[in-house]
Amino acid sequence: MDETPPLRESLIQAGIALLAEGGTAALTLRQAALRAGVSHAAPAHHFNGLPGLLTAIAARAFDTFAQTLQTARDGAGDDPRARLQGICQGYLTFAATHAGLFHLMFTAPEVDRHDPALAPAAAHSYQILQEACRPFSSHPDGRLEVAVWSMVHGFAALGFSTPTPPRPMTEPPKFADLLDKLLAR
Amino acid sequence: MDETPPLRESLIQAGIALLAEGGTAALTLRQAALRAGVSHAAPAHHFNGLPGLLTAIAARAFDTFAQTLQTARDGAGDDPRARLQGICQGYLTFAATHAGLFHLMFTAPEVDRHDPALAPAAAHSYQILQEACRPFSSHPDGRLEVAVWSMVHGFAALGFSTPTPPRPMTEPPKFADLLDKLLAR
DNA sequence: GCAGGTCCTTGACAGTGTCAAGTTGATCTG
DNA sequence: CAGATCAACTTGACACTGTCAAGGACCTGC
Repeated sequence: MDETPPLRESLIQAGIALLAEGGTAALTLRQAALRAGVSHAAPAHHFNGLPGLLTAIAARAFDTFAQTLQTARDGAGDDPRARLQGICQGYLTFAATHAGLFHLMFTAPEVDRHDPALAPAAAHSYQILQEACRPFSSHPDGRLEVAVWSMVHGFAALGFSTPTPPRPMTEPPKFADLLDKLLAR
Repeated sequence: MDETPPLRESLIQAGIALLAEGGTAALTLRQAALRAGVSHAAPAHHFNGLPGLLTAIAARAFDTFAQTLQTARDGAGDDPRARLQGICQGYLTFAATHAGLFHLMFTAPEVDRHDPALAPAAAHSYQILQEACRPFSSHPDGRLEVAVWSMVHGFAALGFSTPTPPRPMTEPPKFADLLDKLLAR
């Protein structure tokens, strides 16, 4: 049926490994091909150039991202607020643990965000957060979801959740306290 | 006194132009040198390689960013809430208008964020937002500032303020409404 | 006049993405 | 079963990138 070619899968895995080890700069087509044990031009037959590989990796990352969010949510119990807190914590943990993938998913300019494999995966991630926001939402235009999503994403992107702080403060506040301000009332 | 060499300035300007025209991929040392009318290796004498040029451009961008925030704040009148709204609007406008610079400033991995020219400029931008949050802050740990900063940054980074939406919704809410939720009570 | 140093050029190198052409091997066709 | 077809992959080349070493031009101070 939808059997993915083994080399395509190997290249994606090699790319993820390269990204985790050496960051964005280390993720090249030729290195991925070398790791997969094929010639330097082989990836062109499975991806549309380097942007294609990056897009495929980002799509894969969105899948595991969605799983991370779900796991964090389900492990947080039954209280709606705890579930939303869990999702946000999963969001921040993923961003800190997989910084390379996180950068690829959201901000790398080479990734085609309209790719038919990536867009649904990204939408699914959003849907998980959206559902968890519903018990607290008072307006129908989704402003609370956007507020929560923006805040947790900005918190992660600005590095407030990472241990190495390039920031003008000693100790950043906990995200949970920030979220409480949004959910109050 | 601190006269910057003219070529260094020309290279920065060339880099900014390249970034605005062709995005991150178009910003190369050799193209910047070509625009400045010098040989391809000349930039190495003014910047520590490509990361050095990118860092210098990011530092310059933070300066104009801070000016943008101040201008937006001062044009919003005397009401503290309007001033904070103005700053956030300036933040979003800058991100949408100078997408390349915005990406460089906050998320490009080549930029050295501990650079002695960049770090103060970035801290100054934060200080402007911090001051505007003070009238609303109830906790001393700066959690409101971080909440506002995270939310406006995430809102911009996720593209809610740009006209081309790769998002699973028809019309995103206004950021002003999101901010009201944070400032309420 | 001339040593020293800054600024820049020239030339080279390894590495990158991408394309064209050729090879191989399996699968389908008559 | 022989031959055509076609996708997967290799080989080789090209332009482009950042970086480095060596050298040249030009000014400054002595």
